[in-house]
Amino acid sequence: MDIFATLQHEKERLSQSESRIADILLNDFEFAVNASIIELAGKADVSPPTVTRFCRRLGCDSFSDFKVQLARTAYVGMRYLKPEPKSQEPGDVAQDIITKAQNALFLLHRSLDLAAIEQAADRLAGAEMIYAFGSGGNSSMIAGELQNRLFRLGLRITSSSDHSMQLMLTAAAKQSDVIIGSSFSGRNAELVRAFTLARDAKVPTIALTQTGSPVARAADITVPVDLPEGNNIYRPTSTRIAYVALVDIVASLVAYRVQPQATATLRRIKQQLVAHRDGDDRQLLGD
Amino acid sequence: MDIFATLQHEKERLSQSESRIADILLNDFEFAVNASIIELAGKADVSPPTVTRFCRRLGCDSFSDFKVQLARTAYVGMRYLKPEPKSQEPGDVAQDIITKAQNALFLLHRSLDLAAIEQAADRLAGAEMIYAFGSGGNSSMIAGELQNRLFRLGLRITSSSDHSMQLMLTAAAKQSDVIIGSSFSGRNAELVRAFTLARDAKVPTIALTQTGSPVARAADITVPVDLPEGNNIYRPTSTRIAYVALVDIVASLVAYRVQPQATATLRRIKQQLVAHRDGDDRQLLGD
DNA sequence: AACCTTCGTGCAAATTATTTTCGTCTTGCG
DNA sequence: CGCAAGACGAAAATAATTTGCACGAAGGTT
Repeated sequence: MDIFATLQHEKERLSQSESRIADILLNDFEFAVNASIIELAGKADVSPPTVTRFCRRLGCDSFSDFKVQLARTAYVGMRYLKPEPKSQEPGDVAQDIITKAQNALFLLHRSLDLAAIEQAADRLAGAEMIYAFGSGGNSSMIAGELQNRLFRLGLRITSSSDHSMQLMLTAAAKQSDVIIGSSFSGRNAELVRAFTLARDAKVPTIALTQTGSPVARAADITVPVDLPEGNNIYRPTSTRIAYVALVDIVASLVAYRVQPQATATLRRIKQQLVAHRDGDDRQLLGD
Repeated sequence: MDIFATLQHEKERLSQSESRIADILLNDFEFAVNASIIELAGKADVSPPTVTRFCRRLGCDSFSDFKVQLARTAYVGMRYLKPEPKSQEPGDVAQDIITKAQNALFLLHRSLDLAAIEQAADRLAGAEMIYAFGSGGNSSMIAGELQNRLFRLGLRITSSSDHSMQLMLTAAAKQSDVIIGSSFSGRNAELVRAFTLARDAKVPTIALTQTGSPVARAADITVPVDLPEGNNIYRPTSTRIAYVALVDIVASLVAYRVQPQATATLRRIKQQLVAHRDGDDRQLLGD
């Protein structure tokens, strides 16, 4: 639990003096993170003990613990509390996107359902064949990424972003297979249809999607991704970044489960690449 | 300049006692960031004054300034300096991947060539047709993402991960078109060939790749991405995350350049989606 | 209305942390 | 061998932080 989340949470219950301290944190973070308790107390027009009590209320052991927590979350957690930097300058745009992306990762990490991820990894590692579904640009990229990560581990996998194909593939799937589908909105009706069909046929399904959404309800295992969306329509959603990271996490866990097989497969892929390129074997597994 | 960079830089010049302090920072960061000067001194088996001197040497004003700097850079900058966190537990794997991803973003941001990005955005915004090339799984995903982002802005774009197609598309491209190619390693010989062909035909080219690589040399504009790679072969590269973010940045800048057109296109796409789904218009532009 | 109780607050003392000063010890060099 | 430079810690000095306590205001109770 980070400090700004706690602050948001406690905001109403703060006393007058404490609110003044909170204001300084929010408005002049740079000052707050560098100030001593005396300076901070002075600026907020309260006594040092009040600052200490404020820190305790926010769940910190002491003022210095508080400062550490503050400095630590600030880099990632801060800018959600501030309004958009409105500029269209490349530097600002870049900073905005990077920050949003880091934030998305931060929030993903915080809300990760590890148990569900483990279950999903178990299923994937044990599947005889995997079908990765996703549509609409974003999720189709994720389906492709699943394939891109998992075939390297020696697993059998195909991906599809084509609704009709998804239905046909589902109809052809066996109970020893797994279908994994991604939907950012959770409202991809065709994916729901495929999952429902799979359920009838007892083919296990995994969804990467929003909690409580139709897609989540239709799947056997849901790995939830619940992130707030930005509202600048020109700025592509940073949720994609979180999904990519989630795919990495799932793929890594699957890798550990199929380790010997994976090592061999990766070695063959690497040899193939090195032979094919210029022999520099520091290069990545796949360009 | 963050504190770990300074530490790397000064490492040789540190005295014995100071190295012991540095070791603690690197190995038991959690301890270091929470400890008082006395505790830290005790653990390093040195006296508190030595710790103070150590902090000063690293460019901090005082011990507490040092702690803030530490906490602040740590969240993102830390783990590249340490060997892999050994565990295969889901929690550790997740944390490792998230941290690496955030790190990749951090490093990307730090090394961004804004001038090159602007040039690239200008070219893309002015192109009559865009060809996005990339192969090998990772870069093909990026090429797909470029298409996914840019078509929404009303631009004409196609992507290809097929080397033969890339050559044919290049041969068919006009001088008013733009070819944009991604290569993580910079050693994709076929992409170099396509770029060379494009140069002969005076079709402008943009590369997202490593500085100084063959691909970079073959392109008119290079948007450099120079990131260290992790070495755990089971863990997919976080560089992908950085590339996705870079695509976002480029796409956002392009969006501002074609704004009226983009707004109209986005509105049409959104209408299409809302009509097609369940009418919840909070949903994303594309699932 | 008088009286509690609770809570927020600051003051001052106590505690704790940090920095400075100063002297010793080591090491490298002429 | 002697000297200078630097590293280091002990102890003193200083600064920061926390604790204990008392006061006063707000709100509730008799």
